[in-house]
Amino acid sequence: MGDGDEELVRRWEREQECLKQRLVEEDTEAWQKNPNFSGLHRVGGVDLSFIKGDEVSACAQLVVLSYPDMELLYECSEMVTLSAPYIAGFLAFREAPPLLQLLQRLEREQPSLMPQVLFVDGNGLFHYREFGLACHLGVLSDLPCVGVAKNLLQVQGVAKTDEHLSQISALKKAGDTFPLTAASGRTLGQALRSSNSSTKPIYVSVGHRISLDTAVHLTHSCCRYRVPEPIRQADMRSREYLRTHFPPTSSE
DNA sequence: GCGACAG
DNA sequence: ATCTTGTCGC
Repeated sequence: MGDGDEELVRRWEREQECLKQRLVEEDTEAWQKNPNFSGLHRVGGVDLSFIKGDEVSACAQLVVLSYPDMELLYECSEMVTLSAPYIAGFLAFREAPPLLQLLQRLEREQPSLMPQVLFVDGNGLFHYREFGLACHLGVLSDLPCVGVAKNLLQVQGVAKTDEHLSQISALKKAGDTFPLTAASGRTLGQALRSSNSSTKPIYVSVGHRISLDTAVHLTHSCCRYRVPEPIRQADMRSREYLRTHFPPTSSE
């Protein structure tokens, strides 16, 4: 981040504070309260992939999978030009606009395939100001959203301490969790061992219109591998798109 | 100078 | 995010 962005950051902080008023941190859907999520048929995933030396071009991806079978129902890849830089804590201002575009396009062209919940690559409530990308996207789309981060964000007193490492060691099987507790005492998310074959947990937090407990159990039920299938598919397909449409060149 | 820094 | 292939193991 260069300097002279302090003005921008202050504006973005105000925007997060404003959008946060509309955040819903509880279950709002009937399927969320049912035993095995009966009534849930479509889960979505979004992601962006980049070309090595290019800061502004990206492939935005939306996939919709069937639940619980995780079969592909819809997919859309689109090249986009990002208008904001990446600044830690403000990922949404860079990535949310193109992802919202994809959702609007789906709503226009295939409304019956709109996902009932969206998995987002990044944090939700587990964030500097408790309003990460998954919350931002959730509020603006009004879709239930779950935030899933692959790396621990060290904020609000949560850190990679010896205690944290020992908690990770204590995750013995898929589905095991431990809470991510802020210095304030509030639980901002859960570390989840998502598969038996991976020791490294993923970090789940509330995005919008879903409780943390529901978010964690749903995430677990969507994991064939470490990363929940909707995000994994979005990631793989957006990279595949770049490979075929923008093959690496020797120059540059 | 060193470590952090979602993606 | 991206830079990067093969390799060891189940």
